[in-house]
Amino acid sequence: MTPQTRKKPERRTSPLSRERIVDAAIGLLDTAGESGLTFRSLSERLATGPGAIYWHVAGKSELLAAATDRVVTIALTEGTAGPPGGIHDVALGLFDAIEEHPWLAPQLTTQLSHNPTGPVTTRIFEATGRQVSALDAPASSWFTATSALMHYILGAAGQNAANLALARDLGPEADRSAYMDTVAGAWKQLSPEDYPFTRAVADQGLEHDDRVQFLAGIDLIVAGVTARPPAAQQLREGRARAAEAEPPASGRTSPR
Amino acid sequence: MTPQTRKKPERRTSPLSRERIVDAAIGLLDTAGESGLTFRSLSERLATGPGAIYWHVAGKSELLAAATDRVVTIALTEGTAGPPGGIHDVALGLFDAIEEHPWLAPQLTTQLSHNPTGPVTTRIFEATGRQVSALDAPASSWFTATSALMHYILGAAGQNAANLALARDLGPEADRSAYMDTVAGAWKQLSPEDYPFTRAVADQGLEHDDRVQFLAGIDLIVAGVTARPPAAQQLREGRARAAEAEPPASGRTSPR
DNA sequence: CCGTCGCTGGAATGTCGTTCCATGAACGAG
DNA sequence: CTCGTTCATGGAACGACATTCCAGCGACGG
Repeated sequence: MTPQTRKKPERRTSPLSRERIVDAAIGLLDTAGESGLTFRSLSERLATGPGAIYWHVAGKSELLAAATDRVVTIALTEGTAGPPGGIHDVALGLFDAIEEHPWLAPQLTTQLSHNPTGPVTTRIFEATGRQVSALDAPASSWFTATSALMHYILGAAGQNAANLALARDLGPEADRSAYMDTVAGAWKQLSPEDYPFTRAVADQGLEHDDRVQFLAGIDLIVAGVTARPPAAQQLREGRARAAEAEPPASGRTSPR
Repeated sequence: MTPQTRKKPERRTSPLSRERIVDAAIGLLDTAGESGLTFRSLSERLATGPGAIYWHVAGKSELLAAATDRVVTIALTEGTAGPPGGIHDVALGLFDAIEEHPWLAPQLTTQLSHNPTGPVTTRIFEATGRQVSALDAPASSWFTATSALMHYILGAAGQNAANLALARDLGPEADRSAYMDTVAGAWKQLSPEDYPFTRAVADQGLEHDDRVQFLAGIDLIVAGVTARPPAAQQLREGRARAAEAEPPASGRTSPR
């Protein structure tokens, strides 16, 4: 599968390399979107044929995985400078990476699902969890806290990137503020009977600064991690509630 | 586009209807996976040709949106029975729906991104937020809390569904417990220097009950929503921290 | 000087979403 | 009862895609 004899990388000067292919793929994804990455367009950009690419890359999914891995690794390693506010650094690093590469969010959820033990997933989990373990919280809550943070970061950052893309569609000079007002306006049109909450939120206005909004969510989860006294007890309560929430039907996987 | 004259639904007895098409699509997705839904396979199952389907449905994306909407609506309306533990009901309703329909998780993130004001997104936001507003928390934190919960629910439930699918690949009799042990085993193989946190989490063992694990995350976020005293102040701190976290480079969208 | 092997790129294959069109079934008008 | 119009059907055709195949290239070891 993989080219075995990569022993001396300087055998030639301008060959097609896996790195060059991944670079071109990232550029194509950034400029033309997810659907813009084609083996044809990639061939054209690299001035070669589709067949040549397959010598270095197994297929499209592996190419996407490699591109995702590259971008995530960069985003995670460059932001680890400042000593305080560790979680904010990791979160904003991913937030900015997803904003620059909107295709990243769907790709990351795909990686999470199809390959949970893969390098991308593990890297994000490790980077997030390391900041969690620096918090004042019992180790028994680490996994739960890291999961919550990771899913929020990925989901909210993806949402933000999507909002930006839609804001651009709204008009050339429209920024996120204008788009958020559009969303709030759409929410106010909803039926008061069926959507009281959404209308109430729209009435009080949506935060216009994306990073402030994003970090507010991070801080909210962090508050949940640190502020609660008995973490182990909480988990026991959760177990009891889960059992109680499933009274009669259907033998699922859980009722151990 | 849409068939206007749907006035009298009983004009004929066994016609191709949008409902029948969506039903068949859901069945196909459940049994054959995301890639199993094809207009050809759908035609075959409905004993017709591809062209006929396009009379009722605009295209594949609309078909997927309709299928997603159907499943989400059912999941959200049936679990709204019990009076207490409202968030758990909503969360478990979505959790179970995603577990039964593993294709739902990717579809939901797609809906969230491509159509944030669409019915699916709004429905989930409303259902989640209604339970948030019942909590003891200031209204200014509602949006943030609802976002955090929604992204966690979708992400964690999708992760769980993916784990189940991978556990089935592990062997016919393997359940989630066996798979979680496999993951923990893989994590223990990681480099102690690069992945100290992940190894530490693996050492203390992973919760085997999926619902308990899931609800622990819900409770953690809920604790963050309720337990912190000054929500408005927190947001102001977040704004200050955001400004401080971006000292030198690159004019982004936020630094207003 | 020649054969081999890593590597290339263009052609070919099969499947997909989508469009087109010839046909049929119901129904109101004459 | 008959005909034209409308709604609806389904099979065939089209273009784009990922992937595979294969005939060749160039450099290096013999």
